[in-house]
Amino acid sequence: MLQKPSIPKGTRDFLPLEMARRNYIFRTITEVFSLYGFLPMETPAMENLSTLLGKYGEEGDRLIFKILNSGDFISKVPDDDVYFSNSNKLSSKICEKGLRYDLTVPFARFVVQHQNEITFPFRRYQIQPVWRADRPQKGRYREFFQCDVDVIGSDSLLNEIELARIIDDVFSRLKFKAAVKINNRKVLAGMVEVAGVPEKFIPVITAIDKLEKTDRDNVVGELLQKGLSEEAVNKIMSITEVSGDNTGKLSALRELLGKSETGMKGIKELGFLFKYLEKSGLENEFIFDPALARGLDYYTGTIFEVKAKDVEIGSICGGGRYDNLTEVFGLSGVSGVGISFGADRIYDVMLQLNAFPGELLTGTRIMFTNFGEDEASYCLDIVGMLRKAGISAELYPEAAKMKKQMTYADRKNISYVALIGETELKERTVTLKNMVTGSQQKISPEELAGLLQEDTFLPGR
RNA sequence: GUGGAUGUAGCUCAGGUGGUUAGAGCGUCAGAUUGUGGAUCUGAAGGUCGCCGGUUCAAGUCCGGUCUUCCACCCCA
Repeated sequence: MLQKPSIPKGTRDFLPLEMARRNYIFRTITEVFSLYGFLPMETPAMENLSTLLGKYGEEGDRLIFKILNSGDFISKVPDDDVYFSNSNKLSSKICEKGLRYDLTVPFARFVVQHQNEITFPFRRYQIQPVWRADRPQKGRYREFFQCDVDVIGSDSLLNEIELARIIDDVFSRLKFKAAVKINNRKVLAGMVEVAGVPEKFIPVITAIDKLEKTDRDNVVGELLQKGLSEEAVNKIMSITEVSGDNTGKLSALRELLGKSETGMKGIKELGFLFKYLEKSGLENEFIFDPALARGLDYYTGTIFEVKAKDVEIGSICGGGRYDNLTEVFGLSGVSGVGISFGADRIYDVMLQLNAFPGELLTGTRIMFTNFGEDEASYCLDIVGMLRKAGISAELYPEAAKMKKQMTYADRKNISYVALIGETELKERTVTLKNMVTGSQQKISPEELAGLLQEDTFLPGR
């Protein structure tokens, strides 16, 4: 016996019901994106490693799936022990491609490469899978879909407002509550500046980002351990712990960050953003959280993070502004903002909240039973007629027992079954059975299309 | 990448201290009902106990390794 087949860890197969639900999410998100004037685009699953490496921080580089060169790649490796004792050195010699880690960096590459073919400010959306060599956990996969929307080539904060509204629209349509946290990297930069440790930016923000998960003492401990003075730590903690409503927090920070030009700029930006958001009539919570940091290295301004209100699963959407991402690819002075919806986590949330509409999996509207060759050929004509009228119809492919055919229709959640046997064939009629009520009636084939179109009822499960 | 738990039929799980032929519920299939599904009854099929090795007269059970899934850290959608 062969070994049981399997798929790589952290990857998944999707059954028809799951696909129906996933497509519902993609459809909803796409509808909102196009409503805001964004256009679709795609990039390849694999990129050159030179495009990917060094953009996501040290940890990110480790999580990139590398693709082995084809052919006799080993003969090109110098016969030197350093290559065979160090995986990183070896992989640099035998891999030149990798699977994309997110959609933002490939997008930056795309913008630089096609700068003369696109119109700025460029608004695009991109829905594709990404891969991370992470250890799988709940809500954490090695292959998952991101739904990105970005505006590049404009530093107006109106773009941030548009993105915030997109977030609000998407979760309103998907019918569950989200909590959106907003901060600004400039506020964080100002924070380490007034604490006198501007060179410790990355270690400080990764530490305070954990405030939500662990208790305050751990974060303080981590900061001290990273070499900050007690005074600097106190300063940082006082900034992250300002309380009140959004405007209250902002005015408190105006005091605390007064000495930092960058910090004040961040506060000004946030002030503008919240002023507009408050009059936007949003349905979800938008909260200024000075402790929100986000790991990715390339953010420079506003940062967003969205969590589901009633499910523990990590962030379901995130993003921010990046000023220099295209620079490494040779195009400077172009600022962009974007957010990314995590379709797989949104799926998990909706499954837990039972937020999917019931009627998603209704493929076939009517199935014709098969009583034999003559009946089947008559059915096929009617099936063709219905399909022309836009009604999805199928004929059971074998003259199996009634029970078997009915069970099939029942399982597939088909609304109607047409029975055409010897008598119906002779009379040129069809016996139409409603699979929900169980009632049946005899009608002419010509009446069928009209009757099915009129009846909007769909069985739900 | 570090630490911990887990793995028995398609699914959910039983199987004290090793001892003949590994069980249940659900599901599947068949029949009761030769042109009628979702209810009920009857019956059947389905397992190299994750994989490899070791200890033992004897391993689902003990030991080691490996893989999977899950949890924590790290990081993140």
